Amino acid sequence: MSKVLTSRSEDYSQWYNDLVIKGELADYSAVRGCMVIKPYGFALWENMRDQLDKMFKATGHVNAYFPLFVPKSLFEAEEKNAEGFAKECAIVTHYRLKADPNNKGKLMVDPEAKLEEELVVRPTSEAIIWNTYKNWIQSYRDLPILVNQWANVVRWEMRTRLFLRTAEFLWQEGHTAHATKEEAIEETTKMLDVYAEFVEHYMAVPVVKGVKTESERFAGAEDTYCIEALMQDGKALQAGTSHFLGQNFAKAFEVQYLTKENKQEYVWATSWGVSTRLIGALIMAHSDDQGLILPPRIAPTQVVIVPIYKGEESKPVIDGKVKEITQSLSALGIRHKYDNSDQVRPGWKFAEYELKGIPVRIALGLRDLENNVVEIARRDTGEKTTVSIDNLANHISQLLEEIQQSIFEKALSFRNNNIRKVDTWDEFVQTLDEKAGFISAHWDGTSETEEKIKEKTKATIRCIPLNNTQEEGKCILTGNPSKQRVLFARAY
RNA sequence: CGGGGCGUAGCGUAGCCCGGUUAUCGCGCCUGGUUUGGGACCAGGAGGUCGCAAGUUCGAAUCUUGCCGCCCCGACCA
Repeated sequence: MSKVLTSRSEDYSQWYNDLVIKGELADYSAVRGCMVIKPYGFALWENMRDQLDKMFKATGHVNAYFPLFVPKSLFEAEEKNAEGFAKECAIVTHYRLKADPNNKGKLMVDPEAKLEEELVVRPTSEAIIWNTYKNWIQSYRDLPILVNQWANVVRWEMRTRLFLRTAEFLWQEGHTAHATKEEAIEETTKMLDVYAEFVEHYMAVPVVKGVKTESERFAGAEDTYCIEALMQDGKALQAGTSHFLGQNFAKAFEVQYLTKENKQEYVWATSWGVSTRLIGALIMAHSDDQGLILPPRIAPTQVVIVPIYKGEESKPVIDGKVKEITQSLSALGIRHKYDNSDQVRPGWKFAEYELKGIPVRIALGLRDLENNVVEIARRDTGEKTTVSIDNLANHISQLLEEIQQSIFEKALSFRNNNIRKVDTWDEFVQTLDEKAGFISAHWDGTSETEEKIKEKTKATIRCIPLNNTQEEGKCILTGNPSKQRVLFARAY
């Protein structure tokens, strides 16, 4: 069988879909906008999830789980949050089906089973969680609360794309409660740093840390911090957000605590999340026309071994040698797979594992064994080398590190080469159309201007980078004075 | 919701304009054999509500009407 991928230059969107489907990460499902995450895709998510979970725990957080359903009255308590999500909510109105008298063998919603109060399927959990925190918090001694949950959420998006925007998606959402504003802000930026560290160090995707403008802010937040990544087609992707929620939810849900001085104060809040969308970022940041390229630190399989048999009698010889190799790989904790399936030939396996993005392939036949060597192929560069079997595991271990670095460096230089400083409107429009990427430009700071730029060019302000250089300039659209450049891009 | 495209075997498709025996081809699948250093070959075989419904007709994958679903582009969004 040949699995031909659409090339990036031919049709970028189709290339992306082909990678997801033919790389067996996910499938379309019978439910509009919802996907099936297949075992290979889920193994990738598990590696990402497990690493993030470790990092959350290392920063003092614990996991909990809250209900999928949010009573409408709770959902609407924080007005801005409710308003922001209202347009994309799935709502449960009934709790029973019955046989349809007019349509044999079919079921209908039982009109007598209408719920007293509708339940919103969570698009995010602030409401149900803050309603709960109300019961957990009385005193400053109860603070901080540092809770994370791994969950699914539903947002009824008009247009969906595999991993990037599905109606149901998996994510984690951290929800913390603090005694002071300073502590909450510190938490917000700390978790942003955790995200940036994870995405860069493990996913090998460089990010820009920044703050969202008012119009791009999370509904109900005082400030939204974000990490923004650049995809190979020059479009930006929001890879994670961390929100400083101020006292908005505490006030909406009447969550107060007693200070040491016996005074009632509202609690300060944060929330932060990353989702399965990260998998989309990973795919679009690194992969090529041959398939996925996965960074070793999160690849489900880091090394695949393909035997080249020559006649029946070669099988036990090669299998025996491979057993030694796999033992030495296991000893170093390297995730590996030996594919000695007789169903397909080596060439087929080579192509298949390239499509799957396995970082390193080892091939060996009798010819190699005579010389005590194997052939090693790197997925990221396609480079093949012949190396000695002695000390192979150590060599592989180093190679995996090198690949991890190399993938990151490549993405980093692509990203850096695609941040362009622009000072005039004409140049801005031209750059967007010809080169895409991030554009660093002056903006007068108003939502009106931001909106006009979006209308005219489809470019949005991705973020105001943290620790941004302050410099005098003129807004590219209005010419009004500006104190700093912000990052624009067309985005997913 | 607007614009475009598509729905025929597990997947990809021909046939449709111009209605006519048994619906085309490739991949995959099953059986047997030969193979294995970049997506093997030979022989035999199985597999179909032609998206759904109604209509026109002696006869519908093909014509008409309605409906449903999916993908892409846009508005919306992590």
